[in-house]
Amino acid sequence: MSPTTRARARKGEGDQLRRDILAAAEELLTVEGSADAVSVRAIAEQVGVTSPAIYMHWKHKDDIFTEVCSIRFAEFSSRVMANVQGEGPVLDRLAEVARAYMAFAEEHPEQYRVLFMQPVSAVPDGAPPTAGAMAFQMVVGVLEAAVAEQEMRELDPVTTAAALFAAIHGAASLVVDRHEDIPVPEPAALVEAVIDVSFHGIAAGPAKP
Amino acid sequence: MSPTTRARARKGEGDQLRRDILAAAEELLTVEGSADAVSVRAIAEQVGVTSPAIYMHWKHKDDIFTEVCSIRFAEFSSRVMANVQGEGPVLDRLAEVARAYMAFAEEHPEQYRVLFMQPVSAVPDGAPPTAGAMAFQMVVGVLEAAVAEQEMRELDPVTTAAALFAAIHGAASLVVDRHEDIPVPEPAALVEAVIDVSFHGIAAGPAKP
DNA sequence: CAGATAGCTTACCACTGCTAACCCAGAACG
DNA sequence: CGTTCTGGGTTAGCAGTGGTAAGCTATCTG
Repeated sequence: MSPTTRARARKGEGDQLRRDILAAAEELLTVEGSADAVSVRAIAEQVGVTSPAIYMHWKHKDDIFTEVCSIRFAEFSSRVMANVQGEGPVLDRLAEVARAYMAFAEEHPEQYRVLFMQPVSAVPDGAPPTAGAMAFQMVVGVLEAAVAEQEMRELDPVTTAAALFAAIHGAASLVVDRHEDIPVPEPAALVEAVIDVSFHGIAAGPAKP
Repeated sequence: MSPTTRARARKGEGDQLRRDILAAAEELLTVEGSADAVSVRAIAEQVGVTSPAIYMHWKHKDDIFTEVCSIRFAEFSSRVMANVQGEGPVLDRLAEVARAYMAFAEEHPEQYRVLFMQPVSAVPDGAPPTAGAMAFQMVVGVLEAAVAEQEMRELDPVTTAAALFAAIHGAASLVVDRHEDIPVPEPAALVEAVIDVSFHGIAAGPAKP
C-alpha cells in the first residue's frame, strides 16, 4: 500500500492530495486511537509526500482532524435526522436520537473525542455550524415538538435540552474514555438507563409502582 | 520568586523537592490550563532544578499531574462526604453531591480534566482507588440509602448510579470544555436542570399538570 | 518559446519527553 | 581522622514533534 513516493499532481488538481490526506488521517486516527498519536509526518508518509506539503491545505494539525471528524459526523447526523422525521410519540424519537448518538460514539470513539471532548473556542462568524451545535439543535428541535404535543412537562426547552445533552454526552464520554475504574454498563444498557432516568426520573413518583 | 538555582537537599530530605515539584506543577497547570501545555522543563525551572531531577520521583510526566489532581480531589471529596452524612431526604443529599461535584469542576477545571476526562486503563491490583471510583462510590452509596428509604423507584442501584454519574459528568464536562458552540447555561443552572430532570424526568407524568 | 505559478521538496528551528552517564557533598563506617 | 558509599542531583544528548522559510520544477498561459 502506502507508496513511498507519489506522482506530482497536475495544475488545478491539488485537491486530490487534500482528499488523500483526509483519508490517510482518518485511517491513522482509527488505528492509533487518538489524534495526538498521529503525527503530521506519519500522515505525509502514508500518502507519499513530505510533511510541509500538508500545511498547504491546513494551517494547523488539529484542523485536519476536525475536518475529518466533522465529515464523518455530518454523514451520521443526516442519516439520523432522516430516521427521526417519522411519526409516533415524540419521546420515542428522542430516545432514538440518544441511541444513535451513543452508537456513533461507540463506532467512532476517536472522532467523538475530537468533536465533543475538547475545548471549543468561540466559532468565527460565518463559519459552518460545529458538530456540537448540530447535535444540540437536534435535541432542541425534538424537545420543542414534545412540548407542542404535550408529551413533556412544562420546562424551558433550551435549558432542558442542555440537561439532556449533558446526560447523553456524559454517557458517551464514559464509553469513549473506557473508564475501567468505574463499573460502566455496556453502552446499550447505559444509554437505556440514561433514557429511562431522564424521561421518568428516579424519584418514587406518586403514581408509579 | 522562582529561583534559578536551588540549594541541594540534605540526605534523607529528598521528599522536600518532591513536594515542591507537586506545588509547582499545580500552579503551572492552573496558569496554562492544560497538562499538555506544561512541560517537564518548565516545572523543573520553576523549582530551580534541572529536568532529569523530576524523573527521580515519577516515571512519567502524566504521573505527576495525576498525583497533583488526586490530592486536590481527595481533599474535596472528604469535605463533601462529611457534609453529606447529615439527615433529611436522601435525594436532597444526592443533589448536594451533584452540586458539589459541579463546583469542583468549575473551580478546578484542569484537575477535573486530568482526573475524569481522559482514558483510564485498568488500575493495577492493590493500587489506591482512583478519583473516578471514589466519586462513583459516593453516588452508589447515596442511591442505596434512597432505595432503603423508599425515596426512589425500584431500579438497579449500580446501573442507575452509572446513568446519574454520566449525567453529572456530562454537565461538568460541558463546563470544563467551555463549549462555546452550544448554549450551555451557567454551571449552577445546568446542574439544577440535570438534577430536576434526573429526579423527576421530563415526561408529562400522569399526575403532573 | 518565455514567463508565471501551482505543487511540491530541502533544510531547518525551537521544543518535547525521556535516558545514560557522570559528579559530588555529606553521612556512615573503620 | 580518613575512606568509602550513596542520595541527590547535573551535563549531554537522542529521537521525535509541530511548524516555517526558501527554493526547485513540471506544467499551464501569453
